[in-house]
Amino acid sequence: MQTAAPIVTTPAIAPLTRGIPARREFAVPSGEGAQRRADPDTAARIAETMKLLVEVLEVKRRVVRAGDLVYRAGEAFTSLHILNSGLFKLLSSSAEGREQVVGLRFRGDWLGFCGIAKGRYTCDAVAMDTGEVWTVRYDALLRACAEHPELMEVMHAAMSHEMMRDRDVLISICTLPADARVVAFLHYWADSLASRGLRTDQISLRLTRAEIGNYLGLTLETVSRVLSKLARAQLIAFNERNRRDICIPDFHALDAFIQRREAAAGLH
Amino acid sequence: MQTAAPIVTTPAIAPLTRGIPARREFAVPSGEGAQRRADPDTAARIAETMKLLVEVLEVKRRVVRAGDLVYRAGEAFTSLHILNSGLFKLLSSSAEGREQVVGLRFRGDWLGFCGIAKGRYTCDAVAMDTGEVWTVRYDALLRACAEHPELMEVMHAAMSHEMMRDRDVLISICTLPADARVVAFLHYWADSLASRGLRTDQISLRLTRAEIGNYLGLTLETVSRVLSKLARAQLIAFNERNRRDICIPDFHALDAFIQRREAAAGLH
DNA sequence: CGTAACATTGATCGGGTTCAATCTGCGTGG
DNA sequence: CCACGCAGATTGAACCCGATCAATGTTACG
Repeated sequence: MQTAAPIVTTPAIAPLTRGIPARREFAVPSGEGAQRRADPDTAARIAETMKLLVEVLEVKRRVVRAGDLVYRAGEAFTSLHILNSGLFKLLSSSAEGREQVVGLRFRGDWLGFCGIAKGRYTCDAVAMDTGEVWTVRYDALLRACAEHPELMEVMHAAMSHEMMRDRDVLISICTLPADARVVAFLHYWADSLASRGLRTDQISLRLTRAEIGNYLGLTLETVSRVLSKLARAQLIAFNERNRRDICIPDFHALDAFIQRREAAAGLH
Repeated sequence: MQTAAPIVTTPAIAPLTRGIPARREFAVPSGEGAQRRADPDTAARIAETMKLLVEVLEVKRRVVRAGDLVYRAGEAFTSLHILNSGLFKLLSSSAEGREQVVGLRFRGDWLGFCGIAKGRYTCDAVAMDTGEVWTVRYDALLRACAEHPELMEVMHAAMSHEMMRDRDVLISICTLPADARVVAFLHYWADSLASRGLRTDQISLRLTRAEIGNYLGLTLETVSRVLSKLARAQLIAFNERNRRDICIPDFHALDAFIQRREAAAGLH
C-alpha cells in the first residue's frame, strides 16, 4: 500500500510556469540525431487547456512520485485529474483478480473519466515517475463548463481522444502479430513523448517486460525476445547498463521492418 | 455502397411512444424459461435520457434498416446520435485497409463520440436491424448542456460508460482464451438485450462468424468451433433452421463451463 | 436450378506460451 | 565491504492453442 503524496494547494491564478520537471531520462551520449520532432499542435492544445483550467477553476496541484496512486479502484469519484507532467499507468483488476494495464497517460491527458458513470473509479492510476497532477472537483467542473463552453469542448475532446486511442490499442491487439505490437507500442510511447515536447533520442520505458506484455496481450518472454531481436537487427539499442532504456535510431526503419514482415506473410 | 436511409423529421415534442419496433427475433417455441431478467435501472436511465433529449433539444428522428449507415468514417462530424431502437455495429478500417469491428451498440447508447476530437467520424456506424436513430446537432447539444446540467451529466455518463465497456472488451481479449471470449461475447450480447428489456430466451446474433471473430481477435473457424462445442455440451442450442439464432438455457452453466476450464488450466 | 455467401469440420502448421535455467543489477544487513 | 536475496530480464526447449488451408454442407435468392 503506497502512502498518498503530499497535497499542495496553490492559488488558482498561480503563474503557469511548469511544475516539477520530470527526472532527466539519463545522460545523453552524443548528439540528438534520433530526436523525434515535437508536435507543436498537440503542445499548443495542451498548453491552452491547462491555461483555461487555471483561469476558470480552482485547481489543486499535487506532486507525485513514482509509485504514488492518483486514485484507486473503488474509491468514490469526486474529481477529475489533469496531468501537468509525469508518466502514469492505469491498472484495472478484473473480478477474478487478474491485473491488466489498460492505459498509459502523459502530460495534458485527463484521468478519472472512468469514475463518472458509476460514481466510483474503476481502475488504479499510478505514477511511473515524478510528476504533477492537477485536480478539479467534478461538480465544480460541470458548473464551469456551463459558463465556459470552450472548457466543455476541451473536456469532450479529451474524452473523445481517449476513446480513439483505446480503439487503436484494440485494433493493434486484434490484428497485429507479437513483434508488430511491440513496435507499435514503442511508436506510441515515443510519439506520446514527442508530441509533449519531451526528448526521444533515448527513452525510458518505465514499464517492466511483464507490464508491457500485459498491456499488449503477450507474455513477458515474448516481449523480451522481440526487443532482443530488434536490438540484434540494430533497430533499437539498449542503454548499456539498463535494459529498460532504449534508443531508436530510425523510426522509419522500425516501420519498414514490420511492413516487410507483413508483406512476407501476405505473399503466400 | 449503401444508400442513405430516408430522413424523417418530427417535432421535438413528439410523444415518446416508441419508434418503429425492431423485427421480432423469431417464433418462440415453448415458454420463456430461459428469459434473462431485465435491468430496471438501466431501462429507467435510458428512458429518462430519451425524455430529456426531446424536451430540451430538436431531435431528428430517422428510421434505419439493416445495412444502413448512420455515419461513415471520414465524414464531417456535426451531430451525435442516440439510439432509440435497433442494433448497430461500429466498423473501423485501419490505414492498411483491414476492417475491424470496434463496438456494438443498442437502445440508449450514443453514437459519434469518436468524431468530437478531430471533427470527423473515424468509424462507420452500421445498423444491423431495423431501428430508429435520434440525431442532435453537436453545437446545439453543447448549448443545451450549458443550460441543462443534467443533460451534460447524462452525456458524460454515456461517454464514461462507453469507455468502461471498451476496457472490458480489451481485458477479455488480452486475458481470455478463445472459448471464454466467445462466451463473454454471448454474455455481453444477452446482457445488453436484457438490460434494454428485450427478450433473451432466444437471441439472434446478427453478426456473421467472421464478424464475431474479428471483434474478438479470433478467426471465423475458431468461433464456429467454439459455438459447436458449446452446442454439443448443451450450453447453447441453435435454432434448428438458422445457426445465427441461439438459445441459452442456463447462463450460470455457461459461466461454470468457463470457470472449470480456467481452474483446470490453473491447477497444474 | 445455379450461384454466392455463410457455416462447419478436418488436417496440418506455426507463433506464442509455458516451463525452466541462468544472468544481471541492486538494495540490505551482517 | 561482501554475501545474500530478490526482482527483473534473457534465452532455450517443448508444447499447444488457435491460425491456416482445404473440402463440404447449408441457406437464401435470382
